[in-house]
Amino acid sequence: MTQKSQQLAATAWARLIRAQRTALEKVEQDLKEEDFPPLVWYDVLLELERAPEGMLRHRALNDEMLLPKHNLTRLIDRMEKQGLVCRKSCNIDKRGSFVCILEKGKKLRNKMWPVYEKAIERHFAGKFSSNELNMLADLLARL
Amino acid sequence: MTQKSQQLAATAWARLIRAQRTALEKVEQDLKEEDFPPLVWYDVLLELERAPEGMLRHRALNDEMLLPKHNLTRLIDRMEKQGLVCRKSCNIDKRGSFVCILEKGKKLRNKMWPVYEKAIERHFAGKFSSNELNMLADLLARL
DNA sequence: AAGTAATAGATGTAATTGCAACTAGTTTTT
DNA sequence: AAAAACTAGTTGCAATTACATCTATTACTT
Repeated sequence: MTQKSQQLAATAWARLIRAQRTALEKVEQDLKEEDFPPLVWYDVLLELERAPEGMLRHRALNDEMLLPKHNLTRLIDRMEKQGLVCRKSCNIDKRGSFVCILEKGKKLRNKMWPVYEKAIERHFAGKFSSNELNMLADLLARL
Repeated sequence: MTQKSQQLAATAWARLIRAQRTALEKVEQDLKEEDFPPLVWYDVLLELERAPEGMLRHRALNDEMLLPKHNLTRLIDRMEKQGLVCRKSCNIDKRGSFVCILEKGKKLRNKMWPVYEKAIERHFAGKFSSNELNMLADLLARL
């Protein structure tokens, strides 16, 4: 590890942290301005919608989202309270439970998407050529 | 905006969010395992140490760190309580205040750095060639 | 110079997150 | 088959963060 490569590593690292934080903040801001809930909510809804029958084990959802489990419990609590998702008990494993997306949840996700998409374009993708986006995606995939 | 480029944008975006979150979490974990405070503390200390005379206006520090201001107030409260930094009133602008790094703060930063450096290498930089790191840094600089 | 607007930073309070412990159920070991 | 170890998900409580508001001071306007 030379002095120089060490320097390079630190710079790239700082950029990564900073770039993501900045872009994410702006995107979240755009969503908030339209009175939409935060991005994690969108992520949950998306994962559920993609899953067969619109439902996933709490655990499986947890693995997709990068959240500590207790944290997800409460996120689902809130979303359930809003009527976006619901829990179903699991017959196979009585400890566990499923989380299912409801109509209202699907509708919300659909309304959020165009805003989200535009925000991604504006604050992130728009700043790169498609070549660069590909490169970036490939590089980041290693982490 | 074609369907395909839209898809690409979404993928790259997801990777950015995910990659940063994953890597950051691991690095924070490494620090925590050595009983060090979270990364923001390090950042504050570093900014202060770099600043002339080891002090910065609250505002200036705030601009460097990407934090809401009320949030920084409390972060400094905590760090002050640990004797790492202190506040000094500002003569030029009596509303404002300076934040200064103390000996203990410098020492802490010095002890943290090797651990932090190793963690960056392990969870981030080590996964790329130096060419790639350069590319990544350049690309991310646009955000 | 008086009045209004803007800025620096702090504070009260609510929402969210993190951590440890807990309950209930399942799997493994002996 | 009983005991021990493990897993799924929840809950209590403390720490942190967000949001709105407040105070003191400075800058702008007329």
